[in-house]
Amino acid sequence: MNRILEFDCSCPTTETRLFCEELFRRIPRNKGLSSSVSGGSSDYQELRKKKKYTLLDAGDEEERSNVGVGNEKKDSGESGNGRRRYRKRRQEEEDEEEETRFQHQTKEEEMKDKMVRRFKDTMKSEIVALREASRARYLKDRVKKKLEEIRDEIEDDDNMFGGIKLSEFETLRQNYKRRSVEVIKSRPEADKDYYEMPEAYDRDGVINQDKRFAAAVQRYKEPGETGGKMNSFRDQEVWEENQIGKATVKFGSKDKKTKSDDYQYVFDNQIVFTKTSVMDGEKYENDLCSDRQQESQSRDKLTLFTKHQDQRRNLPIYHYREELLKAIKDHQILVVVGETGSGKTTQLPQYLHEAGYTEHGKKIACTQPRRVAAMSVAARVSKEMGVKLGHEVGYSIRFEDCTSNKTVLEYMTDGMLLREFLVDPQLSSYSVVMVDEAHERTISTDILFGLLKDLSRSRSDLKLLISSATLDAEKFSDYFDRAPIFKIPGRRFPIDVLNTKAPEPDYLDAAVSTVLQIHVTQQQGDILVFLPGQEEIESAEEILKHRIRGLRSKIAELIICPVYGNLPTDLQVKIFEPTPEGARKVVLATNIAETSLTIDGIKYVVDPGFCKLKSYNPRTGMDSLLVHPISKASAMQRAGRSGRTGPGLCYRLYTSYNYQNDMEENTVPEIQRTNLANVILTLKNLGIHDVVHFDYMDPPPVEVIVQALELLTVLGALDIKGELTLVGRRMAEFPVDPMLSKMIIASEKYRCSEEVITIAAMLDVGNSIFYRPKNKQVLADNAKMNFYTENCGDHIALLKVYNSWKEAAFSTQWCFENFIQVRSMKRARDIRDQLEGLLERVGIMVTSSADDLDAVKKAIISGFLPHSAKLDKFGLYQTFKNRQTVHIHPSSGLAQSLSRCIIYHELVLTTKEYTRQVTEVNPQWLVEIAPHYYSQKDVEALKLKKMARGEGRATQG
DNA sequence: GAGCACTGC
Repeated sequence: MNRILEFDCSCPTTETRLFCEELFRRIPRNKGLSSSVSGGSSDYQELRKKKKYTLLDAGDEEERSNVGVGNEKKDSGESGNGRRRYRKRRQEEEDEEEETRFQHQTKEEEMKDKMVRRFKDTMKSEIVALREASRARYLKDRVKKKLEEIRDEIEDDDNMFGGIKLSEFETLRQNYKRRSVEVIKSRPEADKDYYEMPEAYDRDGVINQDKRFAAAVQRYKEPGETGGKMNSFRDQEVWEENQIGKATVKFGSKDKKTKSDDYQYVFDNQIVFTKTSVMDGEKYENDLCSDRQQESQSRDKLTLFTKHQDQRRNLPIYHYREELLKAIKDHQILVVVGETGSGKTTQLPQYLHEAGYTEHGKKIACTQPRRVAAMSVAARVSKEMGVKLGHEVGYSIRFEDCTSNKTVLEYMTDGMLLREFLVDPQLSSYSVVMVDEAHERTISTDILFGLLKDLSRSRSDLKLLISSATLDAEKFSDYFDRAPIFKIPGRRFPIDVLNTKAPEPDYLDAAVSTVLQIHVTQQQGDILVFLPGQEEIESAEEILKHRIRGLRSKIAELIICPVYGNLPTDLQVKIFEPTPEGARKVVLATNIAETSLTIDGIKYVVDPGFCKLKSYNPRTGMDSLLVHPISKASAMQRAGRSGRTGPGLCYRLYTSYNYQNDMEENTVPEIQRTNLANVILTLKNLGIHDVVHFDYMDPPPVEVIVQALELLTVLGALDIKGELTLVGRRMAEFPVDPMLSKMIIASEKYRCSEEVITIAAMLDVGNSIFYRPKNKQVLADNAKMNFYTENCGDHIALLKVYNSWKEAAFSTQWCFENFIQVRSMKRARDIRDQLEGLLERVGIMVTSSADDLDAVKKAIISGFLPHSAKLDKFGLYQTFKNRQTVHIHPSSGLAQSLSRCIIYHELVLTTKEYTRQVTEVNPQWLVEIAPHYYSQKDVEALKLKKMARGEGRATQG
C-alpha cells in the first residue's frame, strides 16, 4: 500500500503516464514515427479555449492540485469513485462491528462477526489491488477523452489544411493520429462508456474478493505480464514532450510563408552544395574488422603487452617495416610521408630501437610541435614496449623532464631540441633524430631543419627522418638534398567534399544554416564547425540557439559546444563528453580543432574557409591578427577531421572555383610572418653569425631580419659588429622574448628582480589571465579594477594579481572569486619558477624593491624602450619613433586615463592599432635609461606640448 | 568601450 502511495506522490501525472503507457502499448512501436509526431498543426492553446476540452482541463487541474497534497486527498475525483463506495461500505461494516460487540448473542450475529473479521483480514492485502483497479478505470476514461481529442484534431486538420500540400513530417503525423484512433477503436469494448463493478458477493452472501478484483485488473494486464502495473517511463517522457511541443510551438502549413512544391524545413537562405570531390579512405575497413576480431579474441587470453603487440601488427606501417629499415640504413636522410593513423610516430622509433640504433648509449629523438603530443605519444609507446614511462621511453618538455639515463626513445617538443643544440651543437647523444609533423612548419621546426641539415654533413652517423603529411613532401625532399621519400598509407574513411554553388556573402550565417540543414536532413553524427575566433563562436552560438528555439519539439536535441583556446579548461572538457542517444553535438571551434584537439564522433565538418592569422609588419613593428582565407592544405586538414571514425562529409562554404584558383597551396610558414628577434638571438647564440644567409627552407623577408638585428642592438644584445655581447649571452639564457629577457637583466640594476620576473611571467602567458564571461561582465570588470590603484598600470596590476594569488596560497577558489583563469596563473607560476632558477644561472640575485614601483617601471623601460608612445594634442597616442597613431586597448586599466607618456608590451592591429598592457612612465626616464635611443629633444617637445595643452584647458575652463 | 587563432623555449 505504501509503495503505491509514495509512487503517486512522486509522480504528479501518474494518470497521464498510465494513459500514455496504455496508448503506446497498443500502438505498434515506430521510433521515427513517434518522434516525428511531436507538435501539431492545431494550436494547443487555442484548443484549450474550446469548450469541449474543458473537461480534460479540469482533470489536468486536479492532477496539478494533487501534487504534494496528502494522500487522502487523492481519493477525491474520478479515481475515487470506487474507493468512496468502498469506504462507505467499510464504514457500514465498522458500525456493524460495534453493534456485535454489545449484542453478541445470537448465532446469526456470531456468523456476522466472523464475516466481518474475515473481511478485515483480507482488507489490508486487497486495498492495494482495489486502488489500482480504481485508477485503471479512471485511465479508461482518459483514454476515451484523449481519443476524442485526437479525433477533433484530425477533423481540425482536415478542415484547415485540406487542400494544402503537407510536408513529410506533417503527413506522417496525421497518419499517426489516424492510426492511433483506429487502434484504440479496434480494442474490445473501448467505446463502452460505463463501468461494471464485478459482483462482489457470492450467492450465499460471502464476499468473494478474488472474484471482485480479478475482473477489474484483467483488462489492464498485458499478456504475459504478471501484474496490472505498468512501468515504462520512456514512453511517458516522449508523450509529455509532444504535449509541451503542442503547447508552445506554432508550426504547420499555415505558418508557411513561401509556397513551394515540396519542403521539409524552410530556411530563409538554404544553401546549395555540389559534391566536388571525394577524399578516398585507404583500405581502412578491412583493417578495422581484423582489428576488432583480434581485439575480441585477445581480450581474455592475452596479456596487455601481447595485445599491444597485436595492435602494432595491425597498423599500416607494419607491412613496410623491413623496407623502411632498409631505406634508413641506405640513406642518411629520409622523408617519411604518412597520414594520420599510419602509426609512424609511435612505430618508427620502436623499429629503430629494435634494429639496434640505440646501442652504444645512443638515443633516438622524436620531436613534436606540441607538449601534449610529446607526452601522450611517449606514454603510448612506453605501454607498447611494456616499460615504465621515463625509463626506456621518456619525454622532455618545458617544465618537465621525464627522462632518465636509461632512456633510449625520447619524445620532445621541437623547441626543446633547439635548446639541446645550445648545450650540445653536435647532438652527440643521439643516433637518430626524427622531426615529426614537419608540415606544420613551426618556427622551431624550421630552425631545426637548417641546423640538422648542416649537422648531417659533419656527422655522417646521424640519421635524419623528416615526417610530414603528403602535400609538401617534395619540398622537404628538395631541401634535404633530394632525400628519398617513403610513403606509408594512412587510415581514414572516405570523405565526401561538398562546395557551395555560389559564394556565400556572410560565412557566419551560412555556417549556422548549414548546421541546421545537416541537423534536420542528415543521419546521426556530430558536427564540427571551424570559425576564426572567440567572437564569431559566441555569436554563432547565439544565432543557433535562437533559431532552434522555435523548432525544439520538431527536431532532435542539438548540443552546442564552443571551444577556443581562451575558454577555461573545465568548459573545454564538455566537447569530449559522449553525445546522448538521439541528440547531436555541434562543436564550434577555432583552429584549435584543426591540429591540437581531436574530437571523437565527428561525421560532418563545416568549413567557412577562414582563420585568424597573426602576421608581423617590420616597418611598423606591429603584429596584426586578422581574418584570412585558409590554405588548401588547411582545408584538407579540416575535411580530414570528419573521417576518423566513419565515412565523413565536409561542407565547404566556398565554391570549388575559389578553392582551385584563389586559395594558397600552403599556409605561409610562421617564420615568414613573425618578429624574428628571438630567433636571431638564438642563432647568434649558436654561433651563426650570418643570419641573413642561414639555410632557411623558406627565407623570411630580409627586412624582418634587419629589424630584429636593430632591436637586438638597441637592447644591447649585439654590438656594433653584430656580435653577441655579454648582455646578449645572458639574455639568450631566458626562454622568453628578447624584450622580456632584457627587462629581467635590467632588474639587476634596479634591484627588483623579484617583481620583474613575476611581471615577465605574467606577460608571457598572454592575454588569458582575466576571464570575462558574457553574462557577468560588470562583475568581472569590477573584480579586475580591484588590482588597479592610483598611478598603477597594467604591468603593476599583473604583479598585484600574482602576489594576491600567492598570498591566497595559490588557491583555485580565489581565482574563481576574482575572475582569474587558474590555468593561466599556474602557467605563470611555472614560468616564474623557471625564470627564478635561470636568474641564479646568470648570476642575478633575487632582490625585491619592496614598494618602489618606479624601480620596476625603469626595468620595464629598459626592456621595452622602443615600445613607447606619447599623447598628442588631439588626445591620441603616437609612438615615439614611428610617429604612428595608436590606441590603448579598452581592456587596459589605463584606457580611460590620459597619460602623457606610456610604455606598452605589444602593439596589435585588430579593428584599430591597439597597445596592450600599458604603463605610464615619466618621459624623463626614457632619456636617462636610453640616451642612445631617446634624445632630450623628444622629451622637451613633450613637455612643451603638455604646457600648451594645460593652458588650453585652463582658458576653456 | 573592444573582443585575442594556435604553438614553443
